[in-house]
Order: sequence, then structure tokens, then C-alpha cells
Amino acid sequence: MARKTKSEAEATRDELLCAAERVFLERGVARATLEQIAADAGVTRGALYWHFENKADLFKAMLDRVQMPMVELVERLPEEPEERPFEALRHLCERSLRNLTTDPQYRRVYTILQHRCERVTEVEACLRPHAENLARILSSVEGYFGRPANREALHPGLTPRLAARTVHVFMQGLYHDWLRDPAAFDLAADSRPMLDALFRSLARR
Amino acid sequence: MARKTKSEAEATRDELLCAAERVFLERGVARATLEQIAADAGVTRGALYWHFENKADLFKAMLDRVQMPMVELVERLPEEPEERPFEALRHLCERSLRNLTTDPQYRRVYTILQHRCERVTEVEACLRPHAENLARILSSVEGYFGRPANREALHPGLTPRLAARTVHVFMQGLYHDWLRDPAAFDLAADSRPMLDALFRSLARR
DNA sequence: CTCAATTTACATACATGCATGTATGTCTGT
DNA sequence: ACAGACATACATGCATGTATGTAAATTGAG
Repeated sequence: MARKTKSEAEATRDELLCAAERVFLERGVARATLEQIAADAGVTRGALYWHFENKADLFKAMLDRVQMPMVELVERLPEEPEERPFEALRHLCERSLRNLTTDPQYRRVYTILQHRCERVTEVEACLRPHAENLARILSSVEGYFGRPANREALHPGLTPRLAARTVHVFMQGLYHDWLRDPAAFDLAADSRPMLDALFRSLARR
Repeated sequence: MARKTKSEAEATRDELLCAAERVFLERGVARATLEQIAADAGVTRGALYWHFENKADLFKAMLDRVQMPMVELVERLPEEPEERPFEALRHLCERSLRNLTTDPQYRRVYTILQHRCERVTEVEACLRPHAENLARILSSVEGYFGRPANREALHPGLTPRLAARTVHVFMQGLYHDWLRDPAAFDLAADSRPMLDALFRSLARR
């Protein structure tokens, strides 16, 4: 086959990454074959090995394409006083969930992360930046709950740490459940009353 | 090697199942080798193929050893009126979490289910009874919230279906987060205020 | 601007290892 | 004597990694 121009090469690289999303989603990361991914992208393994070192490198590149969510949003949780307690954080949660239902690529990748890969040493290495983001998000949300105004609004039984953990547990469970079976419930419609409940439980009455 | 008596054979079968738990946990289900599992159990693949058809059969047998939790507990949620709303359900949640921290086998298997296997067609077949239990639990809890007394106690914004889903989402997130990194927080100590928050959010004030 | 020289972007072919499945051997309780 | 409970040996396929081929795109000198 003839040599491609630079932009065409970049296009096949993108095709390979899209194919990786599809094949990983369908077969799981471990059972997915580089041959299958290449075929799905309409090329051979030669092309794949030209653009990526191996499966782990491809997996990593696939993750790098989606912006790990919230992370930059969380870090600039607005400092202004809020009309209703925890309003800004709640907006972030809603935005994150809407992003999940709206952006099919984000949804594919997150389904792979939640249900199509094994958290084992090698994969864990690829997820390292992801895990660090999560830690930063948690401590950032903890700091948010620790601000005097929010700390005041917190239910007496809760510390900022526990509140942050509760929010994350809830969001994690929601992601997990819905991505496992998107037909089980209507995320767009049901998330509002569930988030109502969540934040109601954090504030002192 | 010499032939074993019946009880000794049953013992090696058990050893193989324990080895499967350990190796699946360490290497992930897909990357785990029948050779590794057999070696970990102190036998050869011959013994493994004597007791099990293949890896899927072994995986299934491993799952069958742990009682899928709650399932029978949930189905006989006591009918008597409760002193505090949702007290019985809350007890079930606490019991389930305590079981998770107490029983190391249960913890291993659930870690494997949450973080060491890919939800792909073949594995999904093994998880079918597990998925059915989950559906039954969900509808059972929904029925619980639908009882007149509980329905009365529910927060106006919630339906029994939403309340049941909220509880499951929370428990799922808690399992997932803690099993991913048991050092991240103290489940035994922190689960109480978090469950407080959860059930506080479900009841009308 | 032109044309060879070189590099790019793959395809093809090959070597290797490894996990599986099965067939066969073997010793021993019953 | 027979069947149970394995160990051992063998055949097979498959996924990976690498080496090689190749045609076009790009580059640089004149």
C-alpha cells in the first residue's frame, strides 16, 4: 500500500484509537487482540505497531484522549458565597453526569474503565494519572467542605472528609450501575432526585 | 502420585478453589493461568482438569462458594412495623458491610468481581445468577419502600423505585471504593455516619 | 524547478512462547 | 480387578514481537 501524507497518518492513528475503544468495549481489554483492533480500523498490525509500542501503550493513548473529567473544574470551585449550600459542587456533579450521557466517546472509555478491564499491576500503571486525579479531586472536595461557610452548613455527624467520601461513593456507584446497564434506569431523569437526596443528607436541616 | 481417598480429593478441590481466589485476585481472571492456579494449590493441571472442565467452570465454582449476600435476607425483610423508618433495611446494609470486612473469602471474591474481571460475554454468563439476584434484591427493596408505612415515611421527591436505586448505588459505590483501596478510609468506622446520611436523605424530615 | 536520496507509513512474513485441551500413564484405595 | 485421582506428555492454536519489503511523500542540492 502506498505511503500516506502526514495528515492521513494522523487519521489512521485516530482510527486505531477509535477501533481500540470499540474492540476493548466489546471484547474486554485482555481478550482484545491487536489483530482485531487493526482489522476494525481497516489496517494491519504493521500500522498499529508503527503508531504504538504495544497494547498497553495503545490503551494509555486511548485514555489520554478523554479529558479526565471534573479534575480542572473541581480545582477551581468558585470561592464566592453560595445561595444554597454546596450549590457549586452539585452543579459539578450534574455536569459530570450530563457529560456521561452526552459524549459517546467519554461513555465508551468510562465503560471500559469500569467494566472491561482488570485492575492489575500493568493496567494499574496506565491508570496512575487517573488515580492521582481522583485523589486530587477528593482532597479538593474535602477542602471545599472545609471552608467555614460550608463547614457550618454540614450536618453535625459529618466531617469534610466524610462528606467528600460520601459524594464520591455516590457518584462512583451511579457511574458503575448505569454504565453496567444503561437501560436499568434513566440517568438523565433520575439523577436529579437522587442528587437532591444526596445533598439533602449532607446539609444540616 | 498415589491415589487419594474421597475426602482427600475433596480437600484438593477446595485447595484449587482457594488457589483460584488468590491467583485471580493477584493476576486478574484473564491473565491468570491454570498452571499458576494448580501450582499455587500444590498440584498440576491434571488435578485441575479432573475437578473442573476449564477456567470458566472453575470461576463459576469459586463464585458458588460464597453465598450471594443479602439475597435471602432481603427476601424476608420483616413485616412488623419499625420503630425508626427503614431500620430493618439499614440493619441489612450494616450486616452486609460488616460481612465484607470480616470474612476474608467474601472480600477476596468480591474484589475479584469488582476489580479483577472483565464484564464480557463469557464471564457475564457466569455472573448471570448474580445479576438475577441483584434484580431480585432491587425489586424486593422497592417493595419494602412501597409498603404503606414506609411509603409514608419516604421523602416526597422519591418513589420506592428511586429510593431502592439510591440505596443500591450508594452500597455499590461503597463496595467499589473500599475494595479498590481498603486503606483509603476505615469502612468499619466511617460506614455508620455515611449510612446515617444515606437514610436521612430518604426519609421525610 | 528538478531529480535523486532518503525517510515515512505502512503491509507482509517469520520466529517464538505460551496457554489450552487432550491423551495416556500410574499408583492406590475399595 | 477396577475405577478413582491425579501426573506426565503431547498436539495445537493463537497472540505477540520483530524483521523485512515497498511504494509514495518529502527533502535537499544544483
